[in-house]
Amino acid sequence: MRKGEQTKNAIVDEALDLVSRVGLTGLSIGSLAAATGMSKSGLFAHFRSKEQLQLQVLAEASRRYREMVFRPALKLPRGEPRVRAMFENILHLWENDLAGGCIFYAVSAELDDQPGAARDYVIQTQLDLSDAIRRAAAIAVEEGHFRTDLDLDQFAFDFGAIMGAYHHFGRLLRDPNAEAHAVRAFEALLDRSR
Amino acid sequence: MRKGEQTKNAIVDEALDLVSRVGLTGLSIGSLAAATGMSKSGLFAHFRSKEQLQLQVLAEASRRYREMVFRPALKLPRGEPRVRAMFENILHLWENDLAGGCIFYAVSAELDDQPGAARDYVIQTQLDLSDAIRRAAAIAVEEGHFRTDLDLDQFAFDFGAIMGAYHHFGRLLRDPNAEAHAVRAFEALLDRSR
DNA sequence: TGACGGCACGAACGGTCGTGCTATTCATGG
DNA sequence: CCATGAATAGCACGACCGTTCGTGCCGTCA
Repeated sequence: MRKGEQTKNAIVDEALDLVSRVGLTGLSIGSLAAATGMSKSGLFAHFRSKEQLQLQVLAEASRRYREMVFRPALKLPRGEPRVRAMFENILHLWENDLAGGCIFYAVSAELDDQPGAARDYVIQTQLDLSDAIRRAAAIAVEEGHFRTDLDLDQFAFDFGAIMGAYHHFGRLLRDPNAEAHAVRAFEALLDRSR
Repeated sequence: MRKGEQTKNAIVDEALDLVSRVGLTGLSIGSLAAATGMSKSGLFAHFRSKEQLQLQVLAEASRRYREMVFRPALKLPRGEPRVRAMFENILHLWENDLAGGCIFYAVSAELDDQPGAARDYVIQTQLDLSDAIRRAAAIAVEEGHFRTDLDLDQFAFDFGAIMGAYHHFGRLLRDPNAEAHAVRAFEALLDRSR
Protein backbone atom coordinates (compact mmCIF):
# COMPACT_ATOMS: atom_id res chain seq x y z
CA MET A 1 0.00 0.00 0.00
CA ARG A 2 1.23 3.45 -0.97
CA LYS A 3 2.30 5.84 1.76
CA GLY A 4 -0.41 8.31 0.86
CA GLU A 5 -3.09 5.68 0.95
CA GLN A 6 -2.20 4.50 4.42
CA THR A 7 -2.06 8.06 5.68
CA LYS A 8 -5.47 8.61 4.18
CA ASN A 9 -6.82 5.54 5.95
CA ALA A 10 -5.39 6.76 9.25
CA ILE A 11 -7.08 10.12 8.70
CA VAL A 12 -10.43 8.51 7.95
CA ASP A 13 -10.13 6.32 11.04
CA GLU A 14 -9.50 9.34 13.20
CA ALA A 15 -12.32 11.20 11.47
CA LEU A 16 -14.75 8.38 12.22
CA ASP A 17 -14.09 8.69 15.91
CA LEU A 18 -14.44 12.45 15.76
CA VAL A 19 -17.70 12.30 13.85
CA SER A 20 -19.22 9.80 16.24
CA ARG A 21 -18.62 12.32 19.01
CA VAL A 22 -19.21 15.73 17.44
CA GLY A 23 -21.18 14.94 14.27
CA LEU A 24 -20.47 15.64 10.63
CA THR A 25 -20.81 19.38 11.10
CA GLY A 26 -18.45 19.32 14.04
CA LEU A 27 -15.80 17.61 11.95
CA SER A 28 -13.54 20.43 10.77
CA ILE A 29 -10.37 20.18 8.72
CA GLY A 30 -8.46 22.05 11.39
CA SER A 31 -9.50 19.86 14.31
CA LEU A 32 -8.93 16.71 12.29
CA ALA A 33 -5.47 17.92 11.34
CA ALA A 34 -4.69 18.57 14.97
CA ALA A 35 -5.98 15.12 15.96
CA THR A 36 -3.77 13.41 13.38
CA GLY A 37 -0.77 15.66 13.91
CA MET A 38 -0.80 16.91 10.34
CA SER A 39 -1.05 20.31 8.75
CA LYS A 40 -4.40 21.45 7.44
CA SER A 41 -3.18 21.69 3.87
CA GLY A 42 -1.37 18.36 3.94
CA LEU A 43 -4.48 16.66 5.15
CA PHE A 44 -6.75 18.52 2.79
CA ALA A 45 -4.73 17.38 -0.23
CA HIS A 46 -5.90 13.80 0.31
CA PHE A 47 -9.52 14.80 -0.24
CA ARG A 48 -10.16 17.68 -2.55
CA SER A 49 -13.13 19.07 -0.70
CA LYS A 50 -14.76 18.74 2.68
CA GLU A 51 -17.72 16.98 1.12
CA GLN A 52 -15.39 14.30 -0.28
CA LEU A 53 -13.92 13.82 3.18
CA GLN A 54 -17.40 13.41 4.64
CA LEU A 55 -18.36 10.88 2.00
CA GLN A 56 -15.19 8.86 2.58
CA VAL A 57 -15.97 8.79 6.28
CA LEU A 58 -19.51 7.58 5.65
CA ALA A 59 -18.28 4.95 3.20
CA GLU A 60 -15.82 3.61 5.73
CA ALA A 61 -18.57 3.57 8.37
CA SER A 62 -20.89 1.46 6.27
CA ARG A 63 -18.00 -0.81 5.28
CA ARG A 64 -17.30 -1.46 8.95
CA TYR A 65 -21.00 -1.97 9.61
CA ARG A 66 -21.23 -4.68 7.01
CA GLU A 67 -18.04 -6.22 8.39
CA MET A 68 -19.08 -6.18 12.05
CA VAL A 69 -22.82 -6.73 11.87
CA PHE A 70 -23.79 -8.54 8.68
CA ARG A 71 -20.85 -10.69 7.70
CA PRO A 72 -20.62 -12.63 10.98
CA ALA A 73 -24.41 -13.09 10.94
CA LEU A 74 -24.34 -14.67 7.50
CA LYS A 75 -22.15 -17.46 8.82
CA LEU A 76 -24.94 -18.60 11.11
CA PRO A 77 -27.89 -20.81 10.15
CA ARG A 78 -30.62 -19.11 8.13
CA GLY A 79 -33.58 -17.62 9.95
CA GLU A 80 -33.93 -16.45 13.53
CA PRO A 81 -30.29 -17.09 14.51
CA ARG A 82 -29.18 -14.53 11.93
CA VAL A 83 -31.73 -11.98 13.07
CA ARG A 84 -30.64 -12.47 16.65
CA ALA A 85 -26.98 -12.19 15.69
CA MET A 86 -27.59 -8.89 13.92
CA PHE A 87 -29.24 -7.52 17.02
CA GLU A 88 -26.44 -8.65 19.29
CA ASN A 89 -23.70 -7.50 16.96
CA ILE A 90 -25.15 -4.01 16.82
CA LEU A 91 -25.60 -3.92 20.57
CA HIS A 92 -22.21 -5.26 21.59
CA LEU A 93 -19.82 -4.64 18.72
CA TRP A 94 -21.08 -1.79 16.59
CA GLU A 95 -22.28 0.54 19.33
CA ASN A 96 -18.96 0.15 21.15
CA ASP A 97 -16.65 0.38 18.13
CA LEU A 98 -16.54 4.18 18.12
CA ALA A 99 -16.30 6.53 21.06
CA GLY A 100 -19.67 8.13 20.40
CA GLY A 101 -21.55 4.95 19.49
CA CYS A 102 -23.40 4.38 16.24
CA ILE A 103 -22.19 7.04 13.85
CA PHE A 104 -25.35 6.95 11.76
CA TYR A 105 -27.47 8.22 14.62
CA ALA A 106 -24.99 11.03 15.18
CA VAL A 107 -25.24 12.20 11.60
CA SER A 108 -28.80 11.38 10.57
CA ALA A 109 -30.35 13.92 12.92
CA GLU A 110 -28.26 16.77 11.57
CA LEU A 111 -28.80 15.83 7.95
CA ASP A 112 -32.53 15.24 7.84
CA ASP A 113 -33.31 18.71 6.57
CA GLN A 114 -30.20 19.71 4.67
CA PRO A 115 -29.94 18.21 1.19
CA GLY A 116 -26.66 17.13 -0.32
CA ALA A 117 -24.53 14.17 -1.25
CA ALA A 118 -23.87 13.30 2.39
CA ARG A 119 -27.57 13.10 3.22
CA ASP A 120 -28.27 11.03 0.12
CA TYR A 121 -25.53 8.61 1.08
CA VAL A 122 -26.77 8.24 4.65
CA ILE A 123 -30.35 7.70 3.50
CA GLN A 124 -29.30 5.05 1.01
CA THR A 125 -27.19 3.31 3.62
CA GLN A 126 -30.00 3.32 6.16
CA LEU A 127 -32.42 1.97 3.58
CA ASP A 128 -29.96 -0.79 2.74
CA LEU A 129 -29.59 -1.74 6.38
CA SER A 130 -33.33 -1.69 6.87
CA ASP A 131 -33.66 -3.89 3.81
CA ALA A 132 -31.15 -6.38 5.13
CA ILE A 133 -33.16 -6.74 8.33
CA ARG A 134 -36.29 -7.23 6.27
CA ARG A 135 -34.63 -9.95 4.17
CA ALA A 136 -33.33 -11.72 7.26
CA ALA A 137 -36.85 -11.72 8.67
CA ALA A 138 -38.21 -13.01 5.37
CA ILE A 139 -35.81 -15.93 5.53
CA ALA A 140 -36.93 -16.61 9.08
CA VAL A 141 -40.47 -16.84 7.75
CA GLU A 142 -39.35 -19.27 5.06
CA GLU A 143 -37.60 -21.39 7.66
CA GLY A 144 -40.74 -21.52 9.75
CA HIS A 145 -39.24 -19.55 12.64
CA PHE A 146 -41.56 -16.61 12.15
CA ARG A 147 -45.29 -16.36 11.37
CA THR A 148 -46.16 -16.57 7.69
CA ASP A 149 -48.31 -13.43 7.96
CA LEU A 150 -45.52 -11.37 9.57
CA ASP A 151 -45.43 -7.79 8.27
CA LEU A 152 -41.79 -7.43 7.21
CA ASP A 153 -41.86 -3.64 6.99
CA GLN A 154 -43.32 -3.46 10.47
CA PHE A 155 -40.62 -5.81 11.71
CA ALA A 156 -37.90 -3.59 10.28
CA PHE A 157 -39.55 -0.56 11.88
CA ASP A 158 -39.74 -2.23 15.28
CA PHE A 159 -36.17 -3.48 15.00
CA GLY A 160 -34.90 -0.01 14.17
CA ALA A 161 -36.96 1.48 16.98
CA ILE A 162 -35.26 -0.71 19.56
CA MET A 163 -31.77 0.06 18.28
CA GLY A 164 -32.49 3.77 18.19
CA ALA A 165 -33.90 3.80 21.70
CA TYR A 166 -30.90 1.84 22.98
CA HIS A 167 -28.62 4.51 21.56
CA HIS A 168 -30.81 7.33 22.82
CA PHE A 169 -31.36 6.10 26.37
CA GLY A 170 -27.90 4.66 26.76
CA ARG A 171 -25.81 7.38 25.17
CA LEU A 172 -27.61 10.62 25.91
CA LEU A 173 -29.51 9.81 29.07
CA ARG A 174 -26.82 7.42 30.41
CA ASP A 175 -29.53 5.01 31.50
CA PRO A 176 -27.67 1.97 32.88
CA ASN A 177 -30.69 -0.21 32.12
CA ALA A 178 -30.78 0.68 28.44
CA GLU A 179 -29.25 -2.61 27.36
CA ALA A 180 -31.60 -4.68 29.52
CA HIS A 181 -34.57 -2.78 28.14
CA ALA A 182 -33.36 -3.27 24.58
CA VAL A 183 -32.97 -7.00 25.14
CA ARG A 184 -36.43 -7.33 26.67
CA ALA A 185 -37.97 -5.31 23.86
CA PHE A 186 -36.21 -7.48 21.29
CA GLU A 187 -37.37 -10.70 22.90
CA ALA A 188 -40.92 -9.34 22.94
CA LEU A 189 -40.56 -8.52 19.24
CA LEU A 190 -39.39 -12.07 18.51
CA ASP A 191 -42.24 -13.51 20.57
CA ARG A 192 -44.93 -11.72 18.63
CA SER A 193 -43.20 -12.59 15.34
CA ARG A 194 -43.30 -16.34 15.95
CA MET B 1 -45.52 43.61 27.39
CA ARG B 2 -42.43 45.68 26.73
CA LYS B 3 -41.24 46.07 23.18
CA GLY B 4 -37.97 44.29 23.92
CA GLU B 5 -39.70 41.32 25.44
CA GLN B 6 -41.93 40.75 22.47
CA THR B 7 -39.01 41.12 20.09
CA LYS B 8 -37.17 38.54 22.17
CA ASN B 9 -40.12 36.16 21.89
CA ALA B 10 -40.20 36.60 18.14
CA ILE B 11 -36.49 35.83 17.98
CA VAL B 12 -36.87 32.67 20.05
CA ASP B 13 -39.78 31.54 17.86
CA GLU B 14 -37.68 31.98 14.76
CA ALA B 15 -34.75 30.26 16.45
CA LEU B 16 -36.92 27.24 17.30
CA ASP B 17 -37.75 26.71 13.67
CA LEU B 18 -34.13 27.11 12.67
CA VAL B 19 -32.89 24.68 15.30
CA SER B 20 -35.43 22.04 14.30
CA ARG B 21 -33.95 22.15 10.82
CA VAL B 22 -30.23 22.74 11.32
CA GLY B 23 -29.63 21.78 14.94
CA LEU B 24 -28.24 23.74 17.85
CA THR B 25 -24.79 23.95 16.30
CA GLY B 26 -26.22 25.18 13.04
CA LEU B 27 -28.00 28.00 14.82
CA SER B 28 -25.70 31.00 14.41
CA ILE B 29 -26.26 34.56 15.56
CA GLY B 30 -25.70 35.82 12.02
CA SER B 31 -28.20 33.54 10.32
CA LEU B 32 -30.76 34.15 13.05
CA ALA B 33 -30.31 37.91 12.66
CA ALA B 34 -30.83 37.59 8.92
CA ALA B 35 -33.95 35.46 9.46
CA THR B 36 -35.45 38.02 11.82
CA GLY B 37 -34.31 41.07 9.87
CA MET B 38 -32.19 42.41 12.69
CA SER B 39 -28.55 43.24 13.11
CA LYS B 40 -26.27 40.75 14.77
CA SER B 41 -25.45 43.06 17.66
CA GLY B 42 -29.05 44.16 18.15
CA LEU B 43 -30.16 40.60 18.44
CA PHE B 44 -27.20 39.59 20.56
CA ALA B 45 -28.04 42.23 23.16
CA HIS B 46 -31.18 40.31 24.11
CA PHE B 47 -29.16 37.31 25.21
CA ARG B 48 -25.71 37.97 26.54
CA SER B 49 -24.13 34.84 25.18
CA LYS B 50 -24.89 32.17 22.65
CA GLU B 51 -25.32 29.62 25.38
CA GLN B 52 -28.07 31.77 26.93
CA LEU B 53 -29.80 31.92 23.55
CA GLN B 54 -29.62 28.15 23.25
CA LEU B 55 -31.03 27.66 26.72
CA GLN B 56 -33.91 30.05 26.03
CA VAL B 57 -34.70 28.10 22.88
CA LEU B 58 -34.69 24.81 24.75
CA ALA B 59 -36.85 26.29 27.53
CA GLU B 60 -39.40 27.51 25.02
CA ALA B 61 -39.37 24.09 23.35
CA SER B 62 -40.17 22.24 26.55
CA ARG B 63 -42.79 24.84 27.44
CA ARG B 64 -44.52 24.17 24.13
CA TYR B 65 -44.17 20.44 24.65
CA ARG B 66 -45.98 20.60 27.97
CA GLU B 67 -48.60 22.82 26.38
CA MET B 68 -49.22 20.66 23.32
CA VAL B 69 -48.68 17.15 24.62
CA PHE B 70 -49.26 16.98 28.36
CA ARG B 71 -51.82 19.64 29.19
CA PRO B 72 -54.51 18.40 26.77
CA ALA B 73 -53.90 14.84 27.95
CA LEU B 74 -54.51 15.76 31.58
CA LYS B 75 -58.04 16.85 30.72
CA LEU B 76 -58.93 13.30 29.74
CA PRO B 77 -59.92 10.47 32.10
CA ARG B 78 -57.09 8.93 34.08
CA GLY B 79 -55.38 5.84 32.69
CA GLU B 80 -55.11 4.53 29.17
CA PRO B 81 -56.94 7.49 27.54
CA ARG B 82 -54.22 9.82 28.75
CA VAL B 83 -51.43 7.54 27.56
CA ARG B 84 -53.10 7.29 24.19
CA ALA B 85 -53.59 11.05 24.01
CA MET B 86 -49.92 11.68 24.69
CA PHE B 87 -49.00 9.35 21.87
CA GLU B 88 -51.39 11.00 19.44
CA ASN B 89 -50.46 14.53 20.48
CA ILE B 90 -46.79 13.86 19.84
CA LEU B 91 -47.56 12.21 16.52
CA HIS B 92 -49.98 14.79 15.15
CA LEU B 93 -49.31 18.06 16.93
CA TRP B 94 -45.79 18.11 18.26
CA GLU B 95 -43.99 16.52 15.31
CA ASN B 96 -45.72 18.92 12.94
CA ASP B 97 -45.35 22.09 15.00
CA LEU B 98 -41.86 22.88 13.75
CA ALA B 99 -40.50 22.57 10.25
CA GLY B 100 -37.93 19.96 11.19
CA GLY B 101 -40.13 17.92 13.53
CA CYS B 102 -39.35 17.20 17.17
CA ILE B 103 -36.58 19.56 18.16
CA PHE B 104 -35.29 17.29 20.92
CA TYR B 105 -34.26 14.61 18.45
CA ALA B 106 -32.47 17.22 16.39
CA VAL B 107 -30.39 18.38 19.34
CA SER B 108 -29.93 15.26 21.45
CA ALA B 109 -27.77 13.52 18.86
CA GLU B 110 -25.34 16.40 18.61
CA LEU B 111 -25.13 16.92 22.35
CA ASP B 112 -24.63 13.39 23.60
CA ASP B 113 -20.88 13.71 23.80
CA GLN B 114 -20.31 17.40 24.42
CA PRO B 115 -20.89 18.50 28.00
CA GLY B 116 -22.38 21.85 28.92
CA ALA B 117 -25.47 23.58 30.19
CA ALA B 118 -27.39 22.85 26.98
CA ARG B 119 -26.80 19.11 27.24
CA ASP B 120 -27.71 19.10 30.92
CA TYR B 121 -30.94 20.89 30.14
CA VAL B 122 -31.87 18.50 27.32
CA ILE B 123 -31.09 15.47 29.45
CA GLN B 124 -33.19 16.80 32.31
CA THR B 125 -36.07 17.59 29.96
CA GLN B 126 -35.96 14.15 28.38
CA LEU B 127 -35.88 12.51 31.79
CA ASP B 128 -38.89 14.58 32.82
CA LEU B 129 -40.81 13.56 29.72
CA SER B 130 -39.89 9.93 30.22
CA ASP B 131 -41.03 10.25 33.82
CA ALA B 132 -44.36 11.71 32.77
CA ILE B 133 -44.98 8.71 30.52
CA ARG B 134 -44.05 6.41 33.36
CA ARG B 135 -46.47 8.15 35.72
CA ALA B 136 -49.27 8.02 33.17
CA ALA B 137 -48.68 4.29 32.78
CA ALA B 138 -48.65 3.88 36.57
CA ILE B 139 -52.06 5.55 36.76
CA ALA B 140 -53.31 3.21 34.04
CA VAL B 141 -52.21 0.32 36.23
CA GLU B 142 -54.10 1.80 39.19
CA GLU B 143 -57.19 2.19 37.05
CA GLY B 144 -56.98 -1.44 36.01
CA HIS B 145 -56.32 -0.64 32.36
CA PHE B 146 -52.82 -2.10 32.43
CA ARG B 147 -51.39 -5.25 34.04
CA THR B 148 -50.39 -4.90 37.68
CA ASP B 149 -46.96 -6.42 36.94
CA LEU B 150 -46.23 -3.99 34.11
CA ASP B 151 -42.60 -2.83 34.08
CA LEU B 152 -42.98 0.95 34.00
CA ASP B 153 -39.38 1.63 32.97
CA GLN B 154 -39.72 -0.82 30.12
CA PHE B 155 -42.96 0.85 29.07
CA ALA B 156 -41.27 4.25 28.94
CA PHE B 157 -38.42 2.74 26.93
CA ASP B 158 -40.80 1.14 24.43
CA PHE B 159 -42.85 4.32 24.17
CA GLY B 160 -39.76 6.39 23.47
CA ALA B 161 -38.54 3.83 20.96
CA ILE B 162 -41.71 4.17 18.88
CA MET B 163 -41.61 7.97 18.89
CA GLY B 164 -37.94 7.99 17.95
CA ALA B 165 -38.45 5.54 15.11
CA TYR B 166 -41.40 7.54 13.81
CA HIS B 167 -39.18 10.61 13.64
CA HIS B 168 -36.28 8.67 12.13
CA PHE B 169 -38.18 6.76 9.45
CA GLY B 170 -40.56 9.60 8.67
CA ARG B 171 -38.19 12.55 8.70
CA LEU B 172 -34.90 11.21 7.42
CA LEU B 173 -35.94 8.26 5.30
CA ARG B 174 -39.21 9.89 4.18
CA ASP B 175 -41.01 6.59 4.67
CA PRO B 176 -44.70 7.33 3.94
CA ASN B 177 -45.72 4.38 6.13
CA ALA B 178 -43.91 5.66 9.21
CA GLU B 179 -47.10 6.84 10.88
CA ALA B 180 -48.94 3.59 10.18
CA HIS B 181 -46.02 1.61 11.58
CA ALA B 182 -45.89 3.82 14.66
CA VAL B 183 -49.60 3.33 15.27
CA ARG B 184 -49.36 -0.44 14.89
CA ALA B 185 -46.33 -0.58 17.18
CA PHE B 186 -48.16 1.51 19.76
CA GLU B 187 -51.26 -0.68 19.64
CA ALA B 188 -49.04 -3.73 20.08
CA LEU B 189 -47.42 -2.06 23.09
CA LEU B 190 -50.85 -1.36 24.61
CA ASP B 191 -51.94 -4.95 23.95
CA ARG B 192 -49.06 -6.47 25.80
CA SER B 193 -49.48 -3.95 28.64
CA ARG B 194 -53.07 -4.90 29.34
C1' DT C 1 24.21 12.26 -10.72
C1' DG C 2 20.07 14.26 -12.08
C1' DA C 3 15.25 14.45 -13.06
C1' DC C 4 10.80 13.27 -11.46
C1' DG C 5 6.34 12.20 -8.91
C1' DG C 6 4.20 11.61 -4.48
C1' DC C 7 3.52 13.86 -0.25
C1' DA C 8 3.41 17.21 3.34
C1' DC C 9 4.38 21.89 4.74
C1' DG C 10 3.57 27.15 5.93
C1' DA C 11 1.36 31.22 4.52
C1' DA C 12 -2.40 33.49 3.04
C1' DC C 13 -7.12 34.15 0.90
C1' DG C 14 -12.09 35.75 1.77
C1' DG C 15 -15.72 34.59 4.79
C1' DT C 16 -18.27 33.69 9.07
C1' DC C 17 -18.18 32.83 13.85
C1' DG C 18 -19.22 34.87 18.81
C1' DT C 19 -18.58 38.92 21.32
C1' DG C 20 -17.42 43.43 22.88
C1' DC C 21 -17.70 48.68 22.48
C1' DT C 22 -20.02 53.15 21.08
C1' DA C 23 -23.66 55.70 18.84
C1' DT C 24 -28.16 56.45 17.53
C1' DT C 25 -32.98 55.76 17.34
C1' DC C 26 -37.15 54.80 19.49
C1' DA C 27 -40.76 53.99 23.00
C1' DT C 28 -42.61 55.40 27.06
C1' DG C 29 -43.74 57.69 31.64
C1' DG C 30 -44.27 62.24 33.76
C1' DC D 1 -43.93 67.33 24.67
C1' DC D 2 -39.94 66.47 26.54
C1' DA D 3 -36.56 63.76 29.18
C1' DT D 4 -34.89 59.35 30.00
C1' DG D 5 -33.84 54.87 29.51
C1' DA D 6 -34.53 50.86 26.72
C1' DA D 7 -33.72 48.94 22.19
C1' DT D 8 -31.25 48.59 18.08
C1' DA D 9 -27.51 49.59 14.76
C1' DG D 10 -22.56 50.27 13.35
C1' DC D 11 -18.14 48.86 13.67
C1' DA D 12 -14.13 46.27 15.08
C1' DC D 13 -11.74 42.40 17.33
C1' DG D 14 -9.56 37.78 17.28
C1' DA D 15 -10.43 33.07 16.15
C1' DC D 16 -11.54 29.61 13.06
C1' DC D 17 -13.64 28.04 8.70
C1' DG D 18 -12.63 25.67 3.84
C1' DT D 19 -9.57 26.38 0.22
C1' DT D 20 -5.54 27.66 -2.81
C1' DC D 21 -0.78 28.28 -3.81
C1' DG D 22 4.07 27.93 -3.84
C1' DT D 23 7.73 25.30 -1.93
C1' DG D 24 10.61 21.63 -0.28
C1' DC D 25 11.52 17.06 1.24
C1' DC D 26 11.78 12.51 0.03
C1' DG D 27 12.43 7.90 -2.56
C1' DT D 28 12.74 5.86 -7.38
C1' DC D 29 14.38 5.24 -11.72
C1' DA D 30 17.14 6.66 -15.78
